[in-house]
Order: sequence, then structure tokens, then C-alpha cells
Amino acid sequence: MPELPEVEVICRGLRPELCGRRLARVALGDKPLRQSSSPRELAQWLPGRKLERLCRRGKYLVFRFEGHVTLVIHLGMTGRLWLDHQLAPLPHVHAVFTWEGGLIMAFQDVRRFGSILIFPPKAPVQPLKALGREPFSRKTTPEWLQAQARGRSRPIKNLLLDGRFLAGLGNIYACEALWAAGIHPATPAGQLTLKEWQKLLREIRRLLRRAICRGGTTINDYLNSKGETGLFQLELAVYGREGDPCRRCGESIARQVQAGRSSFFCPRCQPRHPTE
DNA sequence: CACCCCACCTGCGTGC
DNA sequence: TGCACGCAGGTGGGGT
Repeated sequence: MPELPEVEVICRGLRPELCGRRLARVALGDKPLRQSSSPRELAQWLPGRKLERLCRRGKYLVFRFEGHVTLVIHLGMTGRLWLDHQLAPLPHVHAVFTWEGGLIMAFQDVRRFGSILIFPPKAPVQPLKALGREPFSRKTTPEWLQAQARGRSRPIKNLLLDGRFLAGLGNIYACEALWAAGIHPATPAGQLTLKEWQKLLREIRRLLRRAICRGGTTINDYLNSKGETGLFQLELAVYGREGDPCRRCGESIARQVQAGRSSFFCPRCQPRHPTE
């Protein structure tokens, strides 16, 4: 669910409330998350520390505390982070962070695919080390992307979903970006021309910026840190629109499964074997 | 190494 | 109404 824009919106909502504030305590629920530090580790490193910086990396939220302690939270498919001054009796709350002044951050996650990980000073922040480049980084250029894809036979859609290559894109925005760039999702990544990479990177950035402005995409579960939905679902061109008319040419949107995930595309606007 | 599949979970919509 | 099935925004371990 939460891809780069949704995580960015949550990050921007949390930052002004939490930066400079001290964390009082953390409580974990009984049911395990897919990946989580133990209650003991969290209790050892977090209580009493002031949050110095909060940022997003890919789909991860990175909380930097004083003393070089790092808390990493991933929301998986259905994770949410709420801020409130009291703990509402919500189902599926698996962690509660209480900050000084009584501010409460609840981690709610129906499917429990999320993760909460603590990294002591000097410990390598494992999940971030494996991440690829940020779409908005100046180091991410069409030339770099093409060089990374050189010789690769895997479909461009699958490569876009690979966080070790480009961080933050998920199924929705990968489909939308390929539609915007007019590239068939099954095109072997190594076959994209430099022109196509230029177009694709431009569209990825435009799409992500716009989605962030709209507060993200809410299909079923996504809510920001205040409990509000996003609006970008109203502007989706292909995702979830199988059989509906293409917003550009009217052709019926197609769906095809790639690497176990649905790809939505317009067969006319995104022809096979683009140029080449 | 490159790539794919599947498990990890719960809930919801659809069709019988 | 009830049930069985397919599907869902992510990740990473293991197999080919």
C-alpha cells in the first residue's frame, strides 16, 4: 500500500510534531510483525532519547535519535502511523510509542507485513544499505538507469519494482509511470533506449511529485498520520482499471500478471517493442 | 549472478 | 445466507 508518496506524506505529517521531542516509552503487542526488534531492545535504546531527524528512504521511515540510535519503520501493505493525544481503541494496533507531553504514535497494521527495527550506534542500518537510488536524487540520471539495466532481460516493470535498483516505487506507481511514458511493462529492461529512460524518469518524477501533492493514493487502507485519505486514486490512469477505457486513447485497459503482480497497461499507448 | 516463486497475514468482493 | 476462492499497495529467502 504505502509507496514512496504515501510514506513521504506520513513523514511530512509526523516531522513537525515529533522532531525535537523525547520518546518516553514503547509498547509492543503480542502478535509478531514480519520483522521486529524485541521489546527488550526497543526498551534498551529508545526511552528518554530526543528525536533529532526524521526522513524517508525508499518506503522506509527513518527516525534518527540523539546518540546515533536509529529506528526504522516500514509499513508493509497495510501499515499506518497515527498521531493522537490519547490511544483510541483501534483493532490491529501492534506498537504504541508514547512521547513526552503525552503525544501518542500508534502503529496499526492489519496484515502485519510491516517492520519496526532498532539500530544501536555504529550498527549498520541493514535495510537501508541494500536500497537503490532515490528517484529524486541528482545522481539518478537516465544514463545511470540505462547503464544499470544494460544486459538485463527482465521486464522493465519488474526492474522498477526492485528496490535495490530504484527505491520507493511500488506496483501502483510503476504501472502509472510506464503508461505515462508509453512503455509496455514487459519490455526487456536492457532494450530501453536512452530517450525512453529520459522520458520514463521524467514521468516517474512528475507522477511522484503530483501524488505527494494530492496526499497519496488511498485504495483501501492508506491514511496519513492524521487519519485522512489521499486523493491521487482519482487520477490513476491504469492501476485497477482493467477493462475501462484508456484516458488517452479510449482503448480498453489490460491486465497481465508479471512476477506474481498485476500489471495494468494500455495495449495501444504502450505497444510491445517500443522503438528499437 | 539474474530472475522467479512463494510465504508471510487478514479482510473483502464475487460467484456459486 | 454461507462458503470457497481470488485478490490486495511489500519484502526477502530459497530454488532454478
